[in-house]
Amino acid sequence: MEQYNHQEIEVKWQKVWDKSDLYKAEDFSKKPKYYCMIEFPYPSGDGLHVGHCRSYTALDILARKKRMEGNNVLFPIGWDAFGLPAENYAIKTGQHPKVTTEKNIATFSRQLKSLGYSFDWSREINTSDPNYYKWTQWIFLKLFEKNLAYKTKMDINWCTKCNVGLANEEVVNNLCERCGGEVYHREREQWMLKITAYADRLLEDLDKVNYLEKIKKQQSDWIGKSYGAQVVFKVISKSSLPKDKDYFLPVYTTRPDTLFGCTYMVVAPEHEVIQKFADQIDNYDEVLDYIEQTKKKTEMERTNLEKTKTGIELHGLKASNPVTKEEIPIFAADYVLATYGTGAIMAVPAHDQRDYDFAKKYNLEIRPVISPDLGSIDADSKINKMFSLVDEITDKFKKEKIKIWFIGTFAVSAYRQKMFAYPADIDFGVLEKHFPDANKILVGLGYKLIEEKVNEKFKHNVYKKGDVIVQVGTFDKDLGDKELNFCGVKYPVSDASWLAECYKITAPKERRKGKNDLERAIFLDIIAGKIPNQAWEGDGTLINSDFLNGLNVQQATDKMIDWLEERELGFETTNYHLRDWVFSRQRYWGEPIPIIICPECGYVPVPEKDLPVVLPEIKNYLTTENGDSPLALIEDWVNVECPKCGGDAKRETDTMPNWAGSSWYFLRYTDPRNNKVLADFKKLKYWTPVDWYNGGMEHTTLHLLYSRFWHKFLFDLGVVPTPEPYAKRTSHGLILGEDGEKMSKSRGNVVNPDDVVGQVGADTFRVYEMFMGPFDQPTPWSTQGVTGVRRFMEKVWQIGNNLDDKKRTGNDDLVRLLNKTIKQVTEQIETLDLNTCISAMMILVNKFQAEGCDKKMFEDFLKILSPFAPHLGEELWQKLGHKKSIFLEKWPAFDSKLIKDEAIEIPVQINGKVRAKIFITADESEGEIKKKALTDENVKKYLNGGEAKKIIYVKGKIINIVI
RNA sequence: GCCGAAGUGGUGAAAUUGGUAUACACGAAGGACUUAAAAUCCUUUGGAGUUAAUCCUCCGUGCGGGUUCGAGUCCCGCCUUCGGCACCA
Repeated sequence: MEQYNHQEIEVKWQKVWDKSDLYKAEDFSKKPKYYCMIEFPYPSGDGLHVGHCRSYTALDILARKKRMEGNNVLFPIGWDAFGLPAENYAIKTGQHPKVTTEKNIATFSRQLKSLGYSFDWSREINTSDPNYYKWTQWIFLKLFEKNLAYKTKMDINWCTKCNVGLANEEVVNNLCERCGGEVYHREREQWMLKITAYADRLLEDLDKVNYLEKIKKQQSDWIGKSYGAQVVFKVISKSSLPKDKDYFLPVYTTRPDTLFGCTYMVVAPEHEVIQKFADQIDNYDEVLDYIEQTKKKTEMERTNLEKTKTGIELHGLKASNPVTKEEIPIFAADYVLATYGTGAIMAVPAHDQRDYDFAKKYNLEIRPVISPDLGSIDADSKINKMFSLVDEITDKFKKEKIKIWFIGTFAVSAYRQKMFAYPADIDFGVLEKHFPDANKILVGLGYKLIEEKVNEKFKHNVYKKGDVIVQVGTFDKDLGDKELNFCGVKYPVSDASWLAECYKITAPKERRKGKNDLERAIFLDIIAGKIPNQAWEGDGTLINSDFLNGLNVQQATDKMIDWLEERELGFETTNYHLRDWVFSRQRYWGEPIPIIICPECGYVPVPEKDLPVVLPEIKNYLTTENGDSPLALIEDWVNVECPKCGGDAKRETDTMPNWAGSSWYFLRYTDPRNNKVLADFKKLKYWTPVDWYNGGMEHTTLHLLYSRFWHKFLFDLGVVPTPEPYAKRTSHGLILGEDGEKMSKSRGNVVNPDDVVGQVGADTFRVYEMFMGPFDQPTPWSTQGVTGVRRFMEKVWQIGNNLDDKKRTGNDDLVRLLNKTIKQVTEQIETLDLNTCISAMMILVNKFQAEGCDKKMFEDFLKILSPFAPHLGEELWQKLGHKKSIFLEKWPAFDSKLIKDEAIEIPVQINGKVRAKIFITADESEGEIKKKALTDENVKKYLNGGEAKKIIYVKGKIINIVI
């Protein structure tokens, strides 16, 4: 018996494929085009990661299937070759990043080829190749030309020891990861790209693409569009400025309706107002101290909702609330970020939790201006349930002629919700009208106004001894077993516990935890006339707000904006969470930014004919003392003539971030060797958009957004034919180590693809990675799991080598199963449900093994298996006597007539529990089937002579008898 | 903290999207083959109870509630884990 020698087979076919044109994409072919793409790898020194293979294998399967289905497939590969690790390695060892990168690419290429991926290697690209980054630089110049690239001061993490800007990732506990030096925030001139100019289109065009819903959600959350208003507050200082020099502090707010509740202002510590009024601020030194402290905090620390807020009042400065004309204090506090909105906020502590926390701490006025509507809590189905419970109790005690009183503010609110608004127009007449049955009146406990009104209107009918009082939704647990003091009379509280248990409102423990309970509690606080111990951020009716009183939030917002616009004190606007893209790096290993800085002409673009600006060779990779990129030290490179005036000028020494090259690489694949344009328009028109793009979930915000931005920009220039780069985007889950943790060298749980390929072969490795779990979920590696797949491969090998045509003929069940399997695999490759595809094929192979299998059937099976296990497929195909590659075969069709089983077994449930099973055929009517179910022996047993109340039949699935 | 996703046997997981929970695979136990081992093949394998029985009963998809004839799937609340958070890629 011939052994399955994976090594021999795999090397053999890899050589054949390498020499063939099997996987070459053909420009302008008449076949339908299909462009599928994986995220090109960063060629790190660690070599290929098993996680890369998850994505590559899945799309390789797709690409192979699409080819067999008659498509002209483009499945390209390239290298995202610029990056920090290569540079850090160079700093450590002196090895040029170019050298290490080349070495790494060689390793990656060998590894990828050893896995049998059907990439079109003739289109290989490399972002660090001058012929490639020439076009990255060209795109930057176009952005500059269209005023979408600008230089400005930006806050960065600064390592005091290496004199270098750091990524957040490189900062560990405020220390530099590399040298342990102290890190603080400092400002530096940086090139920026105005991605915010495209925010709306990036958001709206999500409707045009087929991304996973969660990916769309992440994109739109990241863009974070909000609607609100900009409002200006006049700053008042001790020595008032001359009238025409008044300083107005603009704020952005999503809640202009709450302006009457604004009792102070907060500016970010970085805000210009502090410098501007330095001599007017009495405690300026303390303020400076505070600013120093914030420089050590990360943004996440600053905005953490759970942490105590810090801040400092700017003594000597006040602001004027534009509607109340009150003078309110101004604070500097780090929970306000300079980068969001205008870097200053109007604080409304009653209706914003952060403002509320801050106001509590600094003892500032909390002025409620919104009275919560019951609307915000009425949506809850629990309330309806409560109504019916109230009815139930009423009925129960009515029979016993006991009076029952429902009390509690929540009871009132729940009943009142559809009747009238609170608090101005409580009208117990309405109550009486709606509930003529006086013993069912709900009484608000703890709210004086209600108590008084009740006393007045119902004094003829207060509680008497023996009445039952049900406390509905109390938030005071203690009431449960105490006497109730109501209107000066003490009453026993009974039978409250079980209802209260379901509907009690507990005092909020923490904000955001148990939102519904919290909303009720706040609501109750407010109607109880107390200042709530939380901010109310929901809807409601305006109070304490002059001309807005009585309006709802939306009406008040509109009216306030009109009011502000009339007086030129503000205007309606939108704001984005998205910020402009910091595009500068003071590093060596990146694309030089093609700008010349001329003392006369300013920033002058390098003329297009001089592109690319080639990254010069250097020996020292460290930044300069003042933090410039090491390029600044190459004098004969830096010093140039100004292209505009011919005078002495210097090159920009900043380089581009790694994101630059990866923002447009999919375009270059269509025309990788073009020297005239980044890609020929006709080729782009033929190939783009990318039909299917798969990559890691970790790239679904930044990389995806950046490349969509560049693509839209290029579309506006007329360089690309489509507004969106990727028609479809999916993401794969992380492969974790065998211990369930993320793979890392330090944990020692890294699995090297080379080892696996050596031991069990590329085909087993590929199939295992697809079999291990759902494609989009993280899954731990399992060496034992690999064994099972290897056994499957060997089974296929044995069957393929021992086909006996005479042994079996026309087994209908097996033919049906084969057809079913073909259908499932055909459909599920398209949805990347590859784990279940494989299990379906395993079931088929198990049947083949048990019942034998003829050549025709096996060949069909081999065709659907071969995208998963290409080497094995090709080898067995050849052994069956075929001369041409299996990948030139047509994808097998399935016969839909052969999918359906002749007799179906369906379960019979009684009250939702499976009690019997009956066989039905497709042409039986519902009546016949029901009859069949009712006459089943087991069913009869359960019916016990009784009648079925209801019979539910779901066609071809289940029958449920209710008795 | 904010945004996103997930939680099912001893393990990786499946469940036609509201219709037989645990397919497929691993592991484990027992058996066959073998001088023996490996490999391979066969049987059993969620838990508890019960039985002459492989009959039968109950429980069971992170936790607590709800909707429904019927919930792993839908709704409300909670807990835990993972991904992203702008200079890692």
